Amino acid sequence: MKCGNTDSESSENEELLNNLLKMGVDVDMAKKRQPGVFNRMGTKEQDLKMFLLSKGASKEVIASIISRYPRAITRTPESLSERWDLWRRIMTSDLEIINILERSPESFFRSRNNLNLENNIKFLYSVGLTHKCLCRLLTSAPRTFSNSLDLNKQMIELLQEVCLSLGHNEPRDFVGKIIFKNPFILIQSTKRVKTNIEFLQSTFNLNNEQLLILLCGPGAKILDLSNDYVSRNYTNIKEKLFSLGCTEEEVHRFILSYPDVVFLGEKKFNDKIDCLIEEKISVSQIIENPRILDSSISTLKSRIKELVNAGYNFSTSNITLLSWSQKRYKAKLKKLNTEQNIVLGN
DNA sequence: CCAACCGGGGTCTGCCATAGTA
DNA sequence: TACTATGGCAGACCCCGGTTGG
Repeated sequence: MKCGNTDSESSENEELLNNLLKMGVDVDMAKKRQPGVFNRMGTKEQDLKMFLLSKGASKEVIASIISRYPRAITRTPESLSERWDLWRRIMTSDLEIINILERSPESFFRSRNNLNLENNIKFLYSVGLTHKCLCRLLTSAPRTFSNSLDLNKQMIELLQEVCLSLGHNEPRDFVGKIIFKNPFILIQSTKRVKTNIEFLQSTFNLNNEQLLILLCGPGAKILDLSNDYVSRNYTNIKEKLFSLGCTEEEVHRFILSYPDVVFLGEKKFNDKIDCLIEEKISVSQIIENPRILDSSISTLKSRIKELVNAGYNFSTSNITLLSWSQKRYKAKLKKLNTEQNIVLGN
């Protein structure tokens, strides 16, 4: 026991521990995460439990929430209720909110500043985002709403500046598009987003218009990646393709036609390429049909095997069916097998 | 009918560091 | 000075199908 604890303090703490254990909370985990909560007087675990039960959360979900974000039990019922109502301005049901809390308790409970939350909502509307977009933001990146208003402003301003500096004079449009494409952008640091934009700009020698299209289109998502990860993956892609005889220009064209490739970690990218090359698919076929890299390695492998069995020749036939949807692919495979049987006279 | 083109959907938390505060 | 509020970080794709053009 700590020095200086009075009897009432230690009994209070005892009561808290008992309450939490009764609720099924993983106390060890909780203590490890936020030890300070366990030294406090007047925690409100019962109120929190009643509150969440009234919103339709199960006991298990409540226990899991407290285990992962113990500070939740320091919030007052009034504050919780107010915060909930603000979230309900965006979401249409309590259940949707419960689902978010279950996924990410921290995003709801980390701040008790409801005025800031309200201001965030107003601000996001004021920059031209639609209700549907806010809904998407709260579902996908709930932390956005716990950011300080100032932090959100900084990111929006960055995006607006980028837009204007690229000669597009409708920043509302641009901001709406980029956030809709990438609802996670407001939970990234401006440093990260800025560095990634600069990376795209300097690496691919794009003109303003091309960069704008990339940023609010296929490239929007890669702004979230850590700067290190982007440059490591880019370097790896370049080196791997160089080793297979590609020119820098080809590599650039390839990445721009399929920016998602930057998501692939070094090993995964190399493994995918190797598994295609092993099957006598040429690099040029790969870079001309980048979407085949959408498929997982196991899908690629099983499809290649099935197609070879069906007499499919990759060096003379198209390879895009490697990334077709299951349904379309199966239909195609069935047809190929039937044709082969006819040829073989079966 | 067939495949190319293209966009969309899901998904992103849990931890650490630190300035601020009571 | 213990605790809180907040910022920032690492991490790491795959699949589906509507529309369009031949």
